[in-house]
Amino acid sequence: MARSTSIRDVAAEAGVSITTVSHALSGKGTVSARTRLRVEEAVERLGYAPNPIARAMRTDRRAVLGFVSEEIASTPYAGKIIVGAQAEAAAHDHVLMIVDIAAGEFDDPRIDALIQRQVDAVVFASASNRVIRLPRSLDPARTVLLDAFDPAAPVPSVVPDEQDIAATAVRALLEAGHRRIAHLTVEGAGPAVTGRVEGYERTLVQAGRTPVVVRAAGEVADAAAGHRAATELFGPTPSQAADAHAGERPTAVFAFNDQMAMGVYQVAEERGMRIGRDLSVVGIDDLQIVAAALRPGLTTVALPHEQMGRAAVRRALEQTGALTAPQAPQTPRAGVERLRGELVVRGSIGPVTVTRS
Amino acid sequence: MARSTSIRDVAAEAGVSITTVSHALSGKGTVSARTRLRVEEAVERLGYAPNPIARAMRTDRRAVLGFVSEEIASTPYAGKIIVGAQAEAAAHDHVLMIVDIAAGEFDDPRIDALIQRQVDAVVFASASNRVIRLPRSLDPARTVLLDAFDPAAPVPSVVPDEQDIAATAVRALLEAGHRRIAHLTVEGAGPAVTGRVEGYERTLVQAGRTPVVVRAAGEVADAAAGHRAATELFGPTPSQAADAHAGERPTAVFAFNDQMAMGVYQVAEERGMRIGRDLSVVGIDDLQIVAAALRPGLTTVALPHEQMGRAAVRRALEQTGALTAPQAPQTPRAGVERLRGELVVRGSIGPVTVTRS
DNA sequence: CTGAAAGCGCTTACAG
DNA sequence: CTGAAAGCGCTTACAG
Repeated sequence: MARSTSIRDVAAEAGVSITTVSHALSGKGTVSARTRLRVEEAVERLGYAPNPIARAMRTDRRAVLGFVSEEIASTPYAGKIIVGAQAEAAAHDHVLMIVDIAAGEFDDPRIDALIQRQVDAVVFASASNRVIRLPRSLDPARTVLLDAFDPAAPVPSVVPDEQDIAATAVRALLEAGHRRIAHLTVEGAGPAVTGRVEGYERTLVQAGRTPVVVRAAGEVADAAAGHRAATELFGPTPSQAADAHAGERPTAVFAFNDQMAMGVYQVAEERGMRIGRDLSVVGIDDLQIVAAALRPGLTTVALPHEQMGRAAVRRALEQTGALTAPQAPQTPRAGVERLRGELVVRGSIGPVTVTRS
Repeated sequence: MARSTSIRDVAAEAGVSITTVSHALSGKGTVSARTRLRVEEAVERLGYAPNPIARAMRTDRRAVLGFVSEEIASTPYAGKIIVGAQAEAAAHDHVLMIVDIAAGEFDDPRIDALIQRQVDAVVFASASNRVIRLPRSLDPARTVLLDAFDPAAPVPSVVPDEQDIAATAVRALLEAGHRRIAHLTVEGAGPAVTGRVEGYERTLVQAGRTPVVVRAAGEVADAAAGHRAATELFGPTPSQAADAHAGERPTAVFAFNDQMAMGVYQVAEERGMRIGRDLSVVGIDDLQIVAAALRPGLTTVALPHEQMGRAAVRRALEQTGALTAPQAPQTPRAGVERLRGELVVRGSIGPVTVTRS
């Protein structure tokens, strides 16, 4: 942070002009091997590093990406997304500038402040996969959406492949021998809820089974919602459910996410059903604090948060020209990139034990 | 992000020199009321905003603070800290530049990249309150530690007031009438573990009670640790504990954090103890995903994460001169600022029901 | 292969 | 009160 050496000092030290120093360092002009060596030695001796501000001033490139996150505080995965984004940016000599906005506050003036030539492009990260309208202040050609999609704007999106992720969860249950598999979710028509329901139904139908979807009232997919949905699924009272309907009730539950799965655990406990034995459960998210803490541990599909962060930054870098699009030259710049998840096996899926049907 | 209007355009529009525009806008020089008005009108018409890069170039101030976070991905509270830091920075027209480093990787080259005149000062946030050595690349006069303390460097620290926070938790139990209150924690000599034990012991002794501290093996304070500690506390087997020792066993438990409290819930369930009735529990953190999901909800002491973020940024701004220290002129610049927590009441504390002693 | 010069958009002595 | 000029540290045509 102290005033450091400038290109002028290096030039003097090496006995050349600043133009030559710049050429030698950037590799842009032509410089003789001898000269280049002397410049490099001078740089080394002086511990010189170019001033990014001055460079930005000249080139109009800041090597800074904006990262607008909605409700980062209440999003447990935000950390991983940021780590990924940040690592990918660093790999290309960029840094991230973060602005957190309240849910839905797309007109936050700080977004404008960010845009004000402070950043080369911005990644706009939604708190959960859903359809949004791009904030007015953001230029579609300089923005990528993360965990969000705007059908009305030509802007690239990076989202989880909800259908495939649901299919991965359901397959884990099918492969363990389960045939009666229910899906517990919430109300709402967002891509996450809808995509997972579709992935669940398709996979089950392909396996020749009948889907059973129970939606908890409300759109908040937390433990309480899981508790409500599971209570509805297993019928009015604990004892009745365990006895009368034992032969018909699902032997496995695919929960919308790990938090809802936690609610399923609670209902199971209330009714004396042992998870992994009397009832198998799979979630989505791999939310450590829940999935690893539950007893038995929750088998779940990890969402590719870190990769999502990386992918979004890569798209943003392509927009600024700092990174050229890979392989396919005609990759749709405004397309949707869907990322798959991975099954994390813990102890909540067991073989089918109650088989009376 | 498009090339916007410059001070030159404003000058032309207003019919004055760029010097006058600069003076009118910064309020530094003297400008007649009429001229100022014309400049302001021109600014308005053109939608002009000064280029921060050019300004930084001239003034050597970037209005950017670095935020180095350790393991932000695995720290559930990181989001709130960042929100606070970010909001405070924004209130003073600064933005945050975030770099996430792996646990203990203080020599990460990206820290240097950050320092390289990209930021005016940096907030270094540890993943948990502990004693560290300031990374070599950070200047103590331009750094503030968050959730960390370096006894060897003259650098300001912002940390939770562990003792007071523990006292708040214990008092909630005492006020509900509990007399036999155990503290469940882990091994380790960090400020969090030590401070909470001290706060617990002091408060209990003041109330004329005997402290009982159970330390789970290991230093990781998760649900499994809580399970181990609670198992140890309540004795070898479920039935024995419930029967034989009912009159001596603690009626309440103060857990090191919410995750350990979750382990206590699990043990209680295994032994048929109802939380809030047979056993009262209080945690620390107010980790939503756990505290609100548990049944009954966990009463806990919320750590002032957002305020910690704000306080740290305020100290950093004082270092850069962008903010002058409040009240006391001789506030120790390198002092430790301790922030208190707040009790969040849910349903895990009830009156004492078993009172045989 | 090398270097003098212009210029990015501001701020700040300094002169009028 | 107002403005011409220097300069922050680079990069990039352009000339030699």
